[in-house]
Amino acid sequence: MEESCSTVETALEILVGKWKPVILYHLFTSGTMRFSELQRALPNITKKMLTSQLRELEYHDIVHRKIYMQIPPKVEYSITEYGLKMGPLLQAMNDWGTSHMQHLNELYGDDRKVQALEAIQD
Amino acid sequence: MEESCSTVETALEILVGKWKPVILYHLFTSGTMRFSELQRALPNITKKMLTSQLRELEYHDIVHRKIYMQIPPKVEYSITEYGLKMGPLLQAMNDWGTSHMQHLNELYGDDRKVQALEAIQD
DNA sequence: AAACCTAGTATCCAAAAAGATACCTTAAGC
DNA sequence: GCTTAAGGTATCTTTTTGGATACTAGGTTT
Repeated sequence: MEESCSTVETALEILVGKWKPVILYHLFTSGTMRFSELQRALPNITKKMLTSQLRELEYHDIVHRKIYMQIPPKVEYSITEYGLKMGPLLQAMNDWGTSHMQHLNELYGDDRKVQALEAIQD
Repeated sequence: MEESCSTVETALEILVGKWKPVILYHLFTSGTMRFSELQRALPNITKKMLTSQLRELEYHDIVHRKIYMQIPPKVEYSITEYGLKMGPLLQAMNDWGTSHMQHLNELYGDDRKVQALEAIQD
């Protein structure tokens, strides 16, 4: 009974961290990406953050890490077969998020958008 | 395009905070609850936390706050009509979370369960 | 008149998450 | 023999989150 919230928390656990949704987004849409490609795709992330987030996703078997033994190093990241199964959930969250932003706009006006745009100008 | 992750983040935003999933769980299953009932249901939460989490949910129009002007004060919390619409999403997250815990157990054994049980003994 | 009730605020402090910066490896290119 | 390359790690500082504690209001009970 009480479990119905702890399992929601399990789902959240793997999405939590400022960068995981973006990382997943890129891997889902681009397929396979090198570490440096991800870094370029997420201009403001530090290596430390990117590494730790990828390791957590790897632990959860969402992301696969393929190391090429060569120098300079080459490492490729991709969504695992198991990870692909969470696509629908991400889609559902995305859909809900989209309509919720709409709802907030109806409630409070479009000021939030303005704020978001301002935040981008840095 | 890049929005597909920021809207996932929007969905996360309202779930983030150690207590929001449990609060929602109780309000979804119990219907209407007073502040003090919620406090009893969540034995380890502080008033400050409970208040702030409820205010955030109220801001997002997920939770309704009904004040009775009487002394001692009485305030009832419930899920809004709009909030009910996120039931399916919560259910989807719950389902995914459940099967993911199963998956983790298959990968790493049931040690996590043991740890969780140990954590309860305090 | 003191104590209790509910639903909070206010203030301060600890812990966790995130960020900045510097450093490491080893082979190839100049 | 110095620099560059990629994919990191180590260390330190800042920011964000969460928690502990004390306090408030004003009518009711003892």
